[in-house]
Amino acid sequence: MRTSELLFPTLREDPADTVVISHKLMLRAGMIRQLASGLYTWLPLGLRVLRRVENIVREEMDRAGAQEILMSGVQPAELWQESGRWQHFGPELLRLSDRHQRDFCLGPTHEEVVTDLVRREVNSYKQLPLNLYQIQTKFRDEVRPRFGVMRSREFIMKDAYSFHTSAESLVEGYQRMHDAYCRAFDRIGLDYRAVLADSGAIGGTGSQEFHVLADSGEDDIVFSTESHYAANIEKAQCIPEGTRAAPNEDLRRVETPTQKTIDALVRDFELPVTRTVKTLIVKAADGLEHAFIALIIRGDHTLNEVKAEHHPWIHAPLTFASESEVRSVMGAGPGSLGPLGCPIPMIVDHQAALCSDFGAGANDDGWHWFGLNWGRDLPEPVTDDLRNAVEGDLSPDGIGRVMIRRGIEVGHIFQLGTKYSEAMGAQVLDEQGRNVVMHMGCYGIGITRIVAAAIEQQHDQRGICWPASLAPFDVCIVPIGANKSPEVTTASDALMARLEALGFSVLIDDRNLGPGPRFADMDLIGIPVRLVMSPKTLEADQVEWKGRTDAEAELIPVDAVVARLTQVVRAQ
RNA sequence: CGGGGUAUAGCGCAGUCUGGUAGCGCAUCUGCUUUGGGAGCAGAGGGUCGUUGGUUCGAAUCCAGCUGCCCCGACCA
Repeated sequence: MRTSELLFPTLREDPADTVVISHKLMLRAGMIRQLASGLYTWLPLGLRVLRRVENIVREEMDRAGAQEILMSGVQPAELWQESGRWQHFGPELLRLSDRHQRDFCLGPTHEEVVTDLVRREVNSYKQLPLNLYQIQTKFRDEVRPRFGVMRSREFIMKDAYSFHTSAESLVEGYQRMHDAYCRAFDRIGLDYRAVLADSGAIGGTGSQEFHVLADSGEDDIVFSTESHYAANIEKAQCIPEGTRAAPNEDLRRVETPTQKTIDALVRDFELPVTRTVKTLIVKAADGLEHAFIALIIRGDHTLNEVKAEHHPWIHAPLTFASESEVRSVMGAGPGSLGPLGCPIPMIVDHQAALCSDFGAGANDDGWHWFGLNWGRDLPEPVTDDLRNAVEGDLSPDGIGRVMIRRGIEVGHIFQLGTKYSEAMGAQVLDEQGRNVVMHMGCYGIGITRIVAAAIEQQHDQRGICWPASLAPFDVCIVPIGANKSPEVTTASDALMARLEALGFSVLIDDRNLGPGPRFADMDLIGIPVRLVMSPKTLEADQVEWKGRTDAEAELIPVDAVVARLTQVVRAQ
């Protein structure tokens, strides 16, 4: 390919309104252009990268025995009503109607469609297990699209769905997908982690997310320093540490007219933050005696909403009481709440339950209790794991302590079980001729997001540094001094033809520009290898070789290029 | 959904406070020169100033509505 014929509008200046580096570089490199909030057009260079990601994923899915299909992006409402998700999905589901006023949605995922297909076409256990996948455009009307293609509304996803006669078979299929994901991410060259995840509203028994580690990630990943334990912070268990010290202080009521926050309390009363607790009021699950539940966590901890939501006493989705509700239930406003005299059921975080001689609101505006102790001033608490892990906590597997890093979720695998097959009547006959409900798994990879994630991980001041597996071209050729010496053009064209004949993808920068802007553009778009040909190098039958991340270029014989390039491209 | 910002040439911006009919850099086009890290000279093209309405002799500028886009928040006791 010749740059003189390629649409790649590079930008010299930083575009406005970009906050993450991948978004900025994708715009500058002419890979994408924004069409509307969360919607992008992929230009030739960007599309080449996207296709490479797709192809790696496709090869690994095929290798794992999955079969590619293609389902419609527009889906009839009836299927979603059958699974119950027409009601439960929020405004994220873009609904529309056709000319006959029939309801449809733009598919954010395809469980319903694939389950419908399989219940019609698969009738016997002999046809299982079966894994179907597609690489397709999805639409989710995100609350706030941002970060370019990292959180866009329209995006390309590889989604696979497996069907099994038993839970055991599902576990096998799930493990097979796990391994295929690892192979794909290894080949792409990402620094990633498979982490335990919350299986969320989808339910099911097992779920893992694959995260690319990057500071710009939107999720917190909890790791052990000593073991292989890794989990999404939503899921990471917190193991209480230490034992509760015996009471040492007398209970006392202290006037705190201006201390409405833990910070203020700690600052003004020289109370260690680990001897404070905060009290949060949330809506109780339907059908309980009380309308609200108090949650108590240590002052320096934060509530884990996913854990809280899973508690049988607590309403899902988690809903905080409004200020007026807090006031009417507790008799005091936020900032003065506490466990002593609390009129509603309390759930206390494990670690908060180990506090002694602690301070908390008195349920009376402007007053706190200090020197509180469980079992003395308060009943022994009902406890649960309610908080987010923090760095330095004991690792949940008991080995080492935890660190927390940011991650970009690029894959998610689920054991769905029978949620959809049950709701939609997807059954087969087993060996005994009995109807059995199929067990299902689903497995997603964010193709477009991987492109951004790879850039987040591999770039420098000059631009993108593509891994060889994703680069839009394997190599670029920059001829210099072609106007003076026609031989430069002849020789670089010949080299391009030779490399292309061997299957390499080659970009030749034949634009009538000085070397500066061409070098800068080739660096920006991140081609792994740059070959420079000039009258000087040709005289010695040489070419200048520079890897994208090499500090210096070096001269090598023209005849050595093929061998060296083969090494680089195959080394991925 | 709440709060904030912003909208002027392809891109990045100034001009708005103090109303008088639009400018800078890059990019683009033409010609000549120029080829080892974002070239030089000379010339040229390109904007109903997001949109609707209002105030005014006169609006990019003042006022109101609408829309787009961006940011922050939606863990607070």
